[in-house]
Amino acid sequence: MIVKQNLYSVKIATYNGRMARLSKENKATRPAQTPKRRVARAATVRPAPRRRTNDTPYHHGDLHEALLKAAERVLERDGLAGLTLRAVAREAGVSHAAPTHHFGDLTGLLSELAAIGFRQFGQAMAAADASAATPPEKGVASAKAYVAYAQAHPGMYGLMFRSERLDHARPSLHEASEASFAGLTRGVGASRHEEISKEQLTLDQAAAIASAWSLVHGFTMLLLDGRLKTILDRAPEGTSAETLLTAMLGRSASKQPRP
Amino acid sequence: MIVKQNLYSVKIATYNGRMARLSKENKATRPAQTPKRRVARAATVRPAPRRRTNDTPYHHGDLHEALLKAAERVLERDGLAGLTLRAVAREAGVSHAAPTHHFGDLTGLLSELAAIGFRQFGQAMAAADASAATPPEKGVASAKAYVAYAQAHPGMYGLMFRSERLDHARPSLHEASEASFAGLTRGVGASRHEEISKEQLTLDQAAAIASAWSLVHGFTMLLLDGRLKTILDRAPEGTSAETLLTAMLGRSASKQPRP
DNA sequence: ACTGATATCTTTACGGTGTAAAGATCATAG
DNA sequence: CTATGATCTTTACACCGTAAAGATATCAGT
Repeated sequence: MIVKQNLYSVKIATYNGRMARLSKENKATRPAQTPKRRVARAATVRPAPRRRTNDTPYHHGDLHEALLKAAERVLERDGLAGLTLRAVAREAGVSHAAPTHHFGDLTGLLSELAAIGFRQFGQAMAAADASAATPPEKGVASAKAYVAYAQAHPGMYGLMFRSERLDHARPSLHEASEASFAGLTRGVGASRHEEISKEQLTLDQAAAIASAWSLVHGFTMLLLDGRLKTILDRAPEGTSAETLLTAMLGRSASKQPRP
Repeated sequence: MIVKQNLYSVKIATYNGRMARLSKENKATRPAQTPKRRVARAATVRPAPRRRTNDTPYHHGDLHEALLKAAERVLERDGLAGLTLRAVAREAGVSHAAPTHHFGDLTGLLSELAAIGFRQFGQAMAAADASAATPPEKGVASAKAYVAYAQAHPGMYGLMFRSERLDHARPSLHEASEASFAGLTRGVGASRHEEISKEQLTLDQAAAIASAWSLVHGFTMLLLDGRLKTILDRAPEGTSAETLLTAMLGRSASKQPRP
């Protein structure tokens, strides 16, 4: 932390003109420029301002995408608490206000990043579903993939389900989140050996879906928060989170639809 | 928000000396004083500095407790995002650095407040448990009390289970949290018609406890985040969160211990 | 009863954050 | 070749947590 602050101080100290960033990456894409402003078109070097002619619009070349990638790196490196607008801008090598023009505010950036997470998340669960043969196996595999994704990407999972600064009304986030939810619904329907309508649910179907989601989501949250240690410590020797989850799923599996 | 900023500006503007706070409460406990510093023991008014002789120590009279009460008000009024050290200090009518001497830092204050929440939470569940007759009814009542507490105190529940700035190693928080967990364990044991040891759990017992906790915790989180609306909207007409929860509990209830 | 020590609270200061507003730069349309 | 608008930077402000120093009140020891 102190190192970080010192680094930042150095950056500030050497940041008199412009283009004196510290980020080792993302610098080759923009040429160095003289600090002087109003020399107009004099004989300054001006090294070929990257004419791309196509699909990479203006100054930076898709800063929108670069910011999202930077945000993902920051999230994995520094966690949810370190995921700030200014940190992302630093990581991308632009001024701290640049993200504003692409995402509006912090909520915008976080929501777009969470949408990416939901897409990854949905794909992981779909892959697990496809890799299993029978419906009950598919359900167990999907549930394990759910927890595995959260364990592999705790920062992203926290952003998706813990952050209070998401705007679920944003189309991209809403769509991605609904898609992963639809996968869950489909899995529950398959394990019940019935088709589940998109518009109407019976109470028992709704309860089955909500139970599956609540169980796996609650388990994941408690696990990531370290709150299951109390249980794991008292379980038989060598009980891991996965064996516990397997036992839990065994208890609640093979629920048939009720009349 | 603008109103709040204006209020704060006004406070700063009129805050030349001291004791010119805006908080309408918590002022009568401390007498007004002249801004002058070094007049020593002159003939200033000095209105009876509240000699209590007992159990209310120094200047303020248990500022520790007053800060916790202020924090609870702020949390209920402004939510988790508004629960800052400085906001709590303002609410209590003291300088922004005063809480430091009682709680160390923000984590300390939040952890102590969360401990209070866990005690309330545990009491609510214990009361529900006591109000029901048979073991399965006790389990359902406890689960409903769990969700009801979270709905009645969403800010506190978020602090307890969502905040990343809690120190669960703090004795008061650890103890309160463990106590509410013990209540859960006891309820699960009762509904299984067996005694659950404090030190050792079978895998099936661990799975039963983890399932119950995960189910109700996941349901609560999804409900508070508004994510269950997708399900409730497609459920039969008039399905509320409580009816959905009841249906869920009916599906997973009456689990007997397995060999 | 005085005086020093100590706990309590306030002031001041600093670096961090999000965000608004204005200035500078650049690609493109006309 | 200029005007326009998009993109990015600079500057500014309010707020945050926290550290450090100053002021004040209580208490202990003589």
